Amino acid sequence: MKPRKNIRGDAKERILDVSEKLFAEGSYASVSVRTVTTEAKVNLSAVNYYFGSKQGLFQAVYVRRAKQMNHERLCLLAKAEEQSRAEGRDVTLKEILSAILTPPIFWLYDQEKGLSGYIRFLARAYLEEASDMNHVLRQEVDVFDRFVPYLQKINPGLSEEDIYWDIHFSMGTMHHTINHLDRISLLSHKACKVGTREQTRDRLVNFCAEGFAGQENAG
Amino acid sequence: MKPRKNIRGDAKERILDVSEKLFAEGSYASVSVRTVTTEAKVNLSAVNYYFGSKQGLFQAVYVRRAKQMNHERLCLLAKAEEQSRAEGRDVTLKEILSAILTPPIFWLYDQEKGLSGYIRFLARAYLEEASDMNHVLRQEVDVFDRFVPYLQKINPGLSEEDIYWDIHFSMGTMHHTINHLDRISLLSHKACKVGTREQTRDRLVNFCAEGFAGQENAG
DNA sequence: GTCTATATTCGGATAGAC
DNA sequence: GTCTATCCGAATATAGAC
Repeated sequence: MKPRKNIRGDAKERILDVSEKLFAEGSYASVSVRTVTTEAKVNLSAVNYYFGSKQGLFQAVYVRRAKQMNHERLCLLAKAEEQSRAEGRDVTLKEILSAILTPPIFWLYDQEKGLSGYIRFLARAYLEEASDMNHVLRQEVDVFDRFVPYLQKINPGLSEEDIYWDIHFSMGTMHHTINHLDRISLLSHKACKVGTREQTRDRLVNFCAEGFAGQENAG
Repeated sequence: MKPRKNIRGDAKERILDVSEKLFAEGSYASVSVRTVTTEAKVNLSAVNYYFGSKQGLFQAVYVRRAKQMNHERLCLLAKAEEQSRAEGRDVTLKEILSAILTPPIFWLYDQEKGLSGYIRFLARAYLEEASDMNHVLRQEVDVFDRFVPYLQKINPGLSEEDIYWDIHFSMGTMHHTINHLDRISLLSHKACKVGTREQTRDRLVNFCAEGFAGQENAG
């Protein structure tokens, strides 16, 4: 049915794989279609054939895995809710933050399925005003609305504004980690070791969980 | 002595002003020398004449204000130390974090001296592997070594690694705020108001100050 | 669906007059 | 120091053969 010229997946998927990697490493404008097609071992015109344009390719890289990460987040939230109910207690702040932060951090460590490339691509896409990524942003961010009620229940002293600021700061720690994990050893004079994905996630969750309490004490 | 063709500063400064703004808004590759020179109302070849190349221009934008921000940080640190000594107490965690975070946040709000453009330029430069900005990063980050001893004294339970991770996370909250302050209202469904520079700074400092305690409680 | 060839625009950099 | 003119490479995109 589908034509297969190459054992390693068809051309379209190969283009997406390579683009994901290259867009993760450099900005939209710095990555040329020629580099993509050369590295993917397809013809130059293949990008236009499959995706219409360079922007179409960029969007397609996003769309391919767009739903999965937020799905994983909501699954973790459901699990935490289930477990807390079984133990007759409320969901904890760290469980909520862990549901939000675990998927991107675990993806960052993935070496097989290309998820590492995608999460770095996504962090960069937040800064690209080319390529109509604003409505994409919207979709990514809306998922947080699902977590806000839990956060409000856990800490009733926080206003809705407080909570969104805290989410904003938490996203900042996560994005910065995604963008600079490979340099963190260097920048800290080798004081920081890049540990397992669980260790990195735990550091992140611990930092953000305490931060959420900080706004309450503020004037 | 110096030739002045235009009342609004000489050509070289005008090029730097425009470049700072454009590099703040888009990636290195997405900004063309032609756009710069057109907007700066200078001849196309002026960039090569003054800065040798596009990369030279990029570096020059950085160098122009490179020392000033870290100078301001160290001044704030000195002031905090002086005041705490006068009051017979130790320097507080929030004073240290405020010394680190106040300059970039206040610059972000600046509308007159182009400091807002520079700080956004700098946040972007962290993600550009073009333009040999790695040694530049080094210089920016080394200033934090001056703050580490204070942080260790304030919280002896933290290892050097803990502290550098906390600084890393704090930088993340700051960079994210620099990159997205103008969108924060939109992304929070208008729950978040962009307040004064002091309010933003205080939210940031409060969040990070609590986060520093988080690592201690971790396993 | 994949290839070659090419149209067309844009980018960085330079030469040389003034 | 500033200008015009231009070189040359690289980029996106498309036309059309197979």
